[in-house]
Amino acid sequence: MTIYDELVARGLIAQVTNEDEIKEMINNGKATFYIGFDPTADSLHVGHFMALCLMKRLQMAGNKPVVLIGGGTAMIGDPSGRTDMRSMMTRDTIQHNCDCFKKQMERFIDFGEGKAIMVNNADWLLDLNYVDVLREVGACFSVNNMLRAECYKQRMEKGLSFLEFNYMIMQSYDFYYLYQKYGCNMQFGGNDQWSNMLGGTELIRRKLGKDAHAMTITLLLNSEGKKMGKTASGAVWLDPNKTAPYDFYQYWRNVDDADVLKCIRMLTFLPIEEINAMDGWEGSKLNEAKDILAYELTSLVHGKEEADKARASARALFGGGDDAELPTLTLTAEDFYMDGRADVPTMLVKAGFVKSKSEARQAIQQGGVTLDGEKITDPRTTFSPADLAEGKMLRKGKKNFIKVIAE
RNA sequence: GGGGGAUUUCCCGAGCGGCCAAAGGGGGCAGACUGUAAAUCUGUUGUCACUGACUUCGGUGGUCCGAAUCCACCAUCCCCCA
Repeated sequence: MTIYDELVARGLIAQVTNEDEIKEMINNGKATFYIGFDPTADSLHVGHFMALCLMKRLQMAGNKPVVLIGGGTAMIGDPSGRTDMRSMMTRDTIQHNCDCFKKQMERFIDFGEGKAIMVNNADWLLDLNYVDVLREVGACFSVNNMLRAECYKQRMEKGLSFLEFNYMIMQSYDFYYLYQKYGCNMQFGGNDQWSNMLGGTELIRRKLGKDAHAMTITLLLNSEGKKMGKTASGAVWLDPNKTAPYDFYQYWRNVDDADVLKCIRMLTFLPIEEINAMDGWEGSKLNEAKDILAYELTSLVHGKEEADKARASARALFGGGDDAELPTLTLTAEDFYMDGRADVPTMLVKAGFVKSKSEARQAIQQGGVTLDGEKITDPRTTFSPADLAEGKMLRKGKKNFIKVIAE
């Protein structure tokens, strides 16, 4: 199976400029392709993960990835898919984020000699001269066409600043620049980037009379049409300090039935045949697929060891075992402030399970809190250091566990 | 530059002087049912030393016994005209 066919089989490809030529290029390892990443946070998240996987797949097929960190474009802010303007970031923050990105990417992409390169568009964008740019590339863009682009349409209602309007031009310039400097002949990106990417191929055609290609990746949406990788408390990060491996594992372990196979197909490196075999799974059998998904992804992102730990913890907690590797909450002397005893709401707050003691009380009153399996019914229940010397398992709801131990 | 409108608790959105910690929906959390799923039903959703107290309705002052509600100024956003 060729790499292109595999991408299609996995449902990764959304739109392409010219299927036949792209197929020919990537199947034969002739593509030098770039994907841009906006350094808007100090860690990559699940949304970036697909792009990383795609790079890896293509790299394995002999193509050369160019990772473009949008240190320069981040100073403008992409209006695509946004209803309001991004807040502006300082140059220092952007630089810090770039550094963090690079560290995380090295895990997936081989940046060895001639294998892949990483560039930052701040290096060429920040020194551009306004009038020169207008004359050189501004002439190649039709405002009429730009306004018709989907990514601007929705912003036309609310208002679009001139600053953001220029994002497409900057991104197009990137492609133009990379084409000349590194022979980069293809761009990949999320499907929401389509119009920005076409801007680039168009610019290259007009300025150089050459063909460059663009291909977009299907956005990972759940069955309700929302972007995956988001939780109520924010994104699911790849940085273990921002999203613990166990939580990462749990995120995938808990996806909807309707989305499991799609996720396995798009995100894991399991052979297609193996995935197709899972297609008919239903009911509790499908539950096994979730375990596979969670394990595979955790192992890709955090390594096998962490994946094993996360899986073991999950199985112990939900399967009834007791040797789970739990996060621990250590109570210090000051937590035993009620005549030398500590109350449960304090523990719940310290564990991060609830935001306030009020919320903690409610959880207790509704019968959602247990300590070592015993239901706490009174919010005023307290424990002495001796009670907790050995450590007890505090649980809130079905899925929040922590081991509480007195110092 | 001129004219009009808006700003409410996580989000949307009611409220137009006391009965407002503020309707309704969404989301979140918990319980029941289950497969650590979905759907459904129930409860809950400002904070705290919680049968009570305290702090909220863009900001600052003011009127009033009493203000999310009235007045003044400021800020931000939107719309129309230029």
